[in-house]
This record gives sequence, structure tokens and C-alpha cells, in this order.
Amino acid sequence: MTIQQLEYVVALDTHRHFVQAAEHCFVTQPTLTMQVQKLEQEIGITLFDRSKKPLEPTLAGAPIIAKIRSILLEINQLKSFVYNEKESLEGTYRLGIIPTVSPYLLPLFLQDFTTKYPEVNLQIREMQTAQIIDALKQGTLDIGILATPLMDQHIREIPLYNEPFLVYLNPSNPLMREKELVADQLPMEALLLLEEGHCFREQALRICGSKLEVNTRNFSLQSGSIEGLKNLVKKEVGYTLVPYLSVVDELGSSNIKRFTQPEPSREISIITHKGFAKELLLEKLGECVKENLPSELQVMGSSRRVNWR
Amino acid sequence: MTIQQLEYVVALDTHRHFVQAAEHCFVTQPTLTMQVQKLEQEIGITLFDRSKKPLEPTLAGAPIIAKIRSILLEINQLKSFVYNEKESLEGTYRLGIIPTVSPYLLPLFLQDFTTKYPEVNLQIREMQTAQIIDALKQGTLDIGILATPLMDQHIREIPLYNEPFLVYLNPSNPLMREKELVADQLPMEALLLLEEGHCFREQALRICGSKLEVNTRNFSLQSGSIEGLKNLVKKEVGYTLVPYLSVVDELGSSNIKRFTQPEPSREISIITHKGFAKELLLEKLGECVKENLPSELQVMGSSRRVNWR
DNA sequence: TAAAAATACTCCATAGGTATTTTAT
DNA sequence: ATAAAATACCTATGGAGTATTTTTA
Repeated sequence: MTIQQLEYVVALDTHRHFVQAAEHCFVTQPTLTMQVQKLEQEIGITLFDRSKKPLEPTLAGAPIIAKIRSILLEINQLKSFVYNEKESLEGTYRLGIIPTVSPYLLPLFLQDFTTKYPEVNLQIREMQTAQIIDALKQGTLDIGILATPLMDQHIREIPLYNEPFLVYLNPSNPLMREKELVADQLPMEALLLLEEGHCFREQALRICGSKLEVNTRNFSLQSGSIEGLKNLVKKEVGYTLVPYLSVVDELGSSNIKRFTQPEPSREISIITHKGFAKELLLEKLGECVKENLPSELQVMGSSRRVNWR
Repeated sequence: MTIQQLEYVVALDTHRHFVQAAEHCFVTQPTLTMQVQKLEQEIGITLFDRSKKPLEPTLAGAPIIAKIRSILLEINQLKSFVYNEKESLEGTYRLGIIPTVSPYLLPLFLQDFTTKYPEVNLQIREMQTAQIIDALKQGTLDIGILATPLMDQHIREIPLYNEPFLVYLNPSNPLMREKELVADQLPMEALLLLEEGHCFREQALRICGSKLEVNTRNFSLQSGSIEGLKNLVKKEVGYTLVPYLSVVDELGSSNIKRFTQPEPSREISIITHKGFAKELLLEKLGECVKENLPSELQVMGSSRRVNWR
């Protein structure tokens, strides 16, 4: 017994005519004939009386066909449930976003998104990468926005944009005079980093070469926020790396120096657990984020750029 | 989407283990794995989180699996309904039986049958062959008992027994002195027949040769019953053909003369419309009839004998 | 005789098998 | 290291097609 056969039976009961029923099922008459015969054989009951013109269900067949109709109804309910599960744009979703992205990205798209999709309720939490991944896997979070790739089999990544790293420095810093700014040739000792746990810290350390964790300064601050670092840099001679979106409004200022091409960057993606099925929501969310990005970040090549994670 | 796939999904949800689920479905693990994957692909939703040990349904998968369970439940309901339809031994059924069989056969098995199957209610009507066939086709009758074969595409025949024809005659009839009694050599003029419409009339005429309808006697009676014919024969010099069961209690009497082998006979069958699905009922009815037949009729060869219909 | 259903046959998609690799604990 | 799941590859069943025959109104 196959779903096809059940559909053929219902079509035949509806049209009372093999040729018409077959057309309606987009198959040929012999195909439908054979499958109906086969089902009749399998259950051992003749469902249709072919001697009547137009044919009609047998006495025994009628209630069986009715039952078959209700089965197909349930199957269609399943299909539309699945469709809704994927295509509906309503409901409450828990979104985790890393602190080095959150304060700069959210203001860009959130208002637009909530206006466009008023039935979607986003519960946004600032979380660090590891927390987000754990929460997704535990099912306590639906969506994450963070730096990728994660290389995690169970996490699905939907890239949003590549965000360049820039150097944020005190104008009196010697680096200011450098003509070319190459990533892994920065002096390590002056690097101000975020506190442990922020993925941005690791990203910055990678960019600045392999001699990690060396700090020759007589103090070390691991701030919890980019803004904290920036403020410190303004007072000190040190420097720090900052993500593009955090300085998008001060690009021309004397605190900013961009790397020589190719600029180091990080990929920011929407991620979900593989069990999260709201396809359309993810699509619309990604779309909305991208639309509201500064134009420089919008043109994301189809292939991923060099990543520094 | 196939029923198999749905069953695999439910098995996997039940066992939370590919190998065990596959065993339970009597397939190999790769087969189950592939089919579950395929279904997931088709609907575009990952149903199971394989990273958990033991695996578990995804958030999106759980309600879908629940729905699948209810679909399979309905399908099983269908199957058991079909089973009941065929195998149940209860209900009311309309049985048509020809007059030349009815008064002799019914007393043989009816009590036994109603005792054995008290839940079956038989509404028996004496009807002639053509009426029975029409009624079956119109759905106003469920079962018929009559002489076969009918060569009708829409009627199913379940042979019961072969019933020999015997000659019933007045002891003073010249035929009494014949040593060999061969069917088509009987003198036509003395044949007493049933009235038009009885299939037995045609059967008898065939047996007695091709010169139909010739009646040289100075009277002609077409009685409505075998008993009427028999009574007439006892008073007259004529003779008639009678079916075995009508004379089973007077086989040794001087009114009976059997034909030389091979005796002409008629096949008596249970017939139904092809839409009648009560397989077990038909089987038990046939069984019961055969069991209660006189022993001479019980040994029915697997191949049909020469039929005189 | 024309339309409808059944049959004969051919083809190819795919369910299911075995063997193996990959992954996770 | 071990068990579980995924993958690769092969085979064969059977669904679906075209062409044709049979049947019945």
C-alpha cells in the first residue's frame, strides 16, 4: 500500500472514470489502472464495480474509500503543517548575539525588521560565542548572530557579511606614521584586548601574529566592551583592533587607521541549530540585516573571503 | 513521502537508535538511515538531532512526528477495518437460492450453520437464477446459491458440489425395463418439466437432447415444484428428471432410476458479486454446506465435471 | 462502433542490500 | 577502542510509460 495508490483510488472515486482520474493525477490510464488493481489485490477487496457506467464503488469499497480519504486528509494536514513550520512569519524566537556585534548591528536593522514583521517577537540576549552554541544545542536558543565559520556539524551558518578589522589608536601612536599597515606585523605589546571569553579577543590575537598572550606592558586591561577599549586608547598611547561597524561613524577620524588590502575581516553569520526549521524567517531576517548594512559591507562576494577567526 | 518512510521515522522516534529501529522494521541500518534522510530532505526539516546520544527529535521534528504517528494510526485502522470486512463472522446477509435447490439443501445445513455462527443473520429468499444475478448486480442481494457456471465476468462462483440428475418415473413406465439409461436418448414426449423461468427446465431439456419443446402428449404441465412433478409422475405413466437432493431419501424406491455413468449433473455454487468482501463468511458457509451434504455428493473432484446447464 | 478499461512490454528510478568509512564517545 | 551513523556502490523490484487488445454500452 502506497500513498500514491491511495491517491489514485480517491481520484478514481471522485471522477468515476479511469482516464479522467489518471489525467488528474498526471499519469496515464494504464498506470492508474494497475495501481488500483494492485491495491485491491493487496487488501483482497474489489473497491470499484467496473461494470457500472460510470463505474462506482462496491458496497464493501465505499467505506474503505471514505477511510482512505480521511487518511489523505491527514497527510495533507501534515504537509501544510510542515509548510507553516517553515514559511510562517510569526511566533517568538530567542536570538543570541555576541557583544562585539550587538551594540552596532542591532540599531541598524531592528526597527526595520520589527516594523516589517510585527508578528515576529524577538527575544534578544547578548551572549558570547560558546554560550550561544551551547544554548542552540540545548534548545534554549533559536538563532545566533556571531563570527563564523564554526566548523560545527550541528550548526547551520547563514553568512551575513564580512566585517573588516580596523586599528583604533591614539593619534600620537607611532603606528600612525606607518604607510602600510599589515596585520601580523603589528607590535604585540600595545594591543589592548577584550576580556577572556570574547571571541573578538582571539580574532585580534590571530591577526596580530602567533606570539599570543605576550604582554610586555606594565598594565593590562581586558575590557568588556569595545567602547571601553576605545576610550582607553584615546588616553593612552596603545592601540586596539576594532570591528568595522563599531567605528562606522568615525571612519574619517584621526583615531582610525585601516589595514592594507587585503584587510583582515571576520565573517558574521546567522546560525541556527539544524532542528530549527523556520526557513522563511531566517531568510527574511538575513535579508533585513543585509539591507540595513552600511553600503561598504553590503557587497558580499559569493565566495567567502580570507577569514581570521 | 512514502508510508515506509513514515514508519521508519516512527520506529526511530520509538527506539531512538538507528540500528534498533532498523531491526524492528526488518531492514538494515543504512536503508533506514537513507529513507529518514530522504524524508527530511523532502519536507526540508531535520526531524532528529543525531548529536544527542541517544538521539532525539528536534524541536521542529517533535510535532511532525506526532502527526506522523496519527497518520500511521489511521492507516492501521484502515487495515483492521479491511480485515474485519473480510474476516468478520457477523452481520445480516441476503441469500438468494433457486427453488430446485432450496427445499432440499437448506434443511441439510441451515441449523448447523446458524448454531455455529449465531452472529450471522441470513435472510433467505427463493429466487430464480436470473433474478438472483440481477439482484446481486444491483446490490440488493449478497449471496446466491444456484447452478453454475454462469460465465459472468462480474459474478464470482464458489463451487459447492455436483448434483446428479436422476429419472423419476412411474414403475409401469417402459423406461423401467431399460438396462442402460443414457441421457440424450430419453423419449422426449413423456418429459414433465417445471414452468418457464426455472433453470432446471433448461437443464433437463439439454440432457434429453436437442429436440426442445416438443410435447406430443395430450396435456402439458409445467409445475412450479419438483414435488408437484413427482406426485404427477406417480399417477401418470410419464417421467421427469429430478436432482439428486430431491430424492436422496427415496433412492432405493421403484420410482427412481439412475443414469448410466457418466451421470449428467449440475454444479451448484455459492455466487457473489465481486464487491462482496466477506471472505471468511463465504468460506465458512461453503464449508458448512459441504459438511452436511450426503456423503455421495461430498467428494467433489478438484476439476469440474461435465456440466449440463 | 466508439469509448473505456485491461493487458503486454519496456525502461529506469529507487528501495534495499553489502561493504566500508566517518564520527563521536 | 568501540559503537553508531553515514556513505559508496550494486542489484532488482516495480512504478510509469507506449502500444495494443479486449470489453461493453
